[in-house]
Amino acid sequence: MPSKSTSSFKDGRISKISEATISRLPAYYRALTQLADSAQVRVSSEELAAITGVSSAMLRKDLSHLGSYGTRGVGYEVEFLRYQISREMGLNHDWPVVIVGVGNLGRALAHYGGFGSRGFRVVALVDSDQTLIGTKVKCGAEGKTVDLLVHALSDLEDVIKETNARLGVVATPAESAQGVSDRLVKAGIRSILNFAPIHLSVPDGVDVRKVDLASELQILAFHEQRKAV
Amino acid sequence: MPSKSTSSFKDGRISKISEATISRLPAYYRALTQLADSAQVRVSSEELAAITGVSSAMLRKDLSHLGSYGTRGVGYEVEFLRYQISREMGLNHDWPVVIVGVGNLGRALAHYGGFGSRGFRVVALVDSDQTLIGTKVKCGAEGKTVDLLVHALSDLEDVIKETNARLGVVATPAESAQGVSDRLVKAGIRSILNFAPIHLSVPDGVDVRKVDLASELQILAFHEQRKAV
DNA sequence: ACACATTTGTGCAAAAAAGCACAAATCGTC
DNA sequence: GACGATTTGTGCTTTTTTGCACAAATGTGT
Ligand SMILES: NC(=O)c1ccc[n+]([C@@H]2O[C@H](COP(=O)([O-])OP(=O)(O)OC[C@H]3O[C@@H](n4cnc5c(N)ncnc54)[C@H](O)[C@@H]3O)[C@@H](O)[C@H]2O)c1
Ligand SMILES: NC(=O)c1ccc[n+]([C@@H]2O[C@H](COP(=O)([O-])OP(=O)(O)OC[C@H]3O[C@@H](n4cnc5c(N)ncnc54)[C@H](O)[C@@H]3O)[C@@H](O)[C@H]2O)c1
Repeated sequence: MPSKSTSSFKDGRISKISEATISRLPAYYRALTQLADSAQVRVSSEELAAITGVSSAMLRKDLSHLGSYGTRGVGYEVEFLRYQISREMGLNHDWPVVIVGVGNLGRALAHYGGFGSRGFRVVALVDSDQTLIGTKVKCGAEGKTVDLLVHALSDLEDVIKETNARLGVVATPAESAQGVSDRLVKAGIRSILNFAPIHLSVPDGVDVRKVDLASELQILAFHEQRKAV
Repeated sequence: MPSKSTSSFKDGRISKISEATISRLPAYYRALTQLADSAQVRVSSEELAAITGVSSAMLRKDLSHLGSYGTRGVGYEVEFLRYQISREMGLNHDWPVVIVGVGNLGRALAHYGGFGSRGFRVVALVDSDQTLIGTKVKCGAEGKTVDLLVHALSDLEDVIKETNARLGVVATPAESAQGVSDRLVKAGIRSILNFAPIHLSVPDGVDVRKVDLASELQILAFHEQRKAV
């Protein structure tokens, strides 16, 4: 689990935005992007809530934590609100991402074109498999593909330094994940997205978010089983 | 968001297991499997909590909702507790899964070998792409691979009926996701894992869990930005 | 200028989740 | 069989999150 957003800062300030709110901001951002693409200028909390699947009251409270960006009796300016969220979340500049483990999943992530438009750029691929190292992998979807060289695990620290990667993705088997994580942290990475089905131990100040697909299916199975009764 | 586990049943019973607890059970289950593999017989709440990254108090409270399966002064029997969790979650029998959208992600999921050992079996692949329909895709990892035919989207309902699929995975582009979801529901699927970055509207009684990789990265970016200050 | 329809922002209440602390139960030892 | 060392299970407290309801602010029409 990532560190609380309410942790204190060096200067003593306390973030007022709750973790629950932060986890919903990306959905609002995406919905606003979609509305902007369809040239809609204004949106009400009711409409935006419906698109994102939350209650309008929760949406308004979430947004109120960023500031008072709406107009009573009118709603929110799509572009303006979108900009405010992107600024708050740090999406107005691209985050360089390093992917460790270029197997089924790592490759799918690399190929995926949706990251570029959401503030991320895959800048490096690393694997330990000799047959993969040195090969090129297409990154990004149609239009803006870039061929990236797969680097050796032993070059991890150098690659991170050279590319200035800030976010690390762990897509190795579970056995290797903790070791990879340790090296990412040592190399200065403080934000890790982990796909391996294992809990990563990291020092304070490092955030780990886990994506566990088997768990998600198991949770669904739990509910499904109950329905059958 | 999935339906509350505290929803009432037909017979009036109320599930006492909270959603937060349910979301952690898969991690406990996996850790116990790991311990069982290494032939460990007993485990304390402290140890199991450390492996899964939660507090021991929370672990004990979570487990207490399933029943009183530990022994004071001793701990928990690994195999016994593992069995109890698997039974509670419905993992003692395989759940048939249909994957709709056999692109980057759908294929990675199909290839993945870890599902079989966790109570799931991919029984059908569906796509709308004419060049994919009819081709075969290897499912599962070394040892137990099965070639699955990619079926046409128009056969979705038939395929679900024939394979008795209970869980549906949506791995299509966002534009198609709601339509696919509607058809899955109409075909009787009541548990959906959605990878498309969009909120799916489903009728009551249908659970959707969303895996949104871009959102996860954005949440990490939010925290990363704060650290930089 | 004023009444009226909207829609935001927020104080307060309720519910859910997490954390604390310790009594109760068990084991090994003397 | 009593005693001390453990470790579970749980009542209680605190924190977090969600939900409700409405005053405050804005635009519109007359
Ligand atoms: N593919 C899926 O659908 C899926 C689903 C759920 C979970 N996962 C998890 O995601 C992870 C990756 O899955 P996958 O299917 O891509 O596996 P994979 O076996 O296809 O790929 C793993 C890659 O990691 C590389 N690797 C191994 N050790 C390494 C190390 N120490 N450093 C760098 N690279 C290393 C391997 O060479 C391989 O290329 C696994 O932990 C898996 O459990 C995958
Ligand atoms: N690949 C990733 O790493 C990644 C990351 C984040 C999110 N996603 C999301 O996951 C989804 C799938 O991603 P992908 O990379 O596999 O995309 P993809 O384009 O590689 O694959 C999508 C597949 O869905 C099929 N499809 C399209 N419409 C369909 C329909 N109506 N019915 C059945 N099949 C249909 C296409 O033919 C294609 O094979 C997308 O929504 C994407 O945004 C993917």
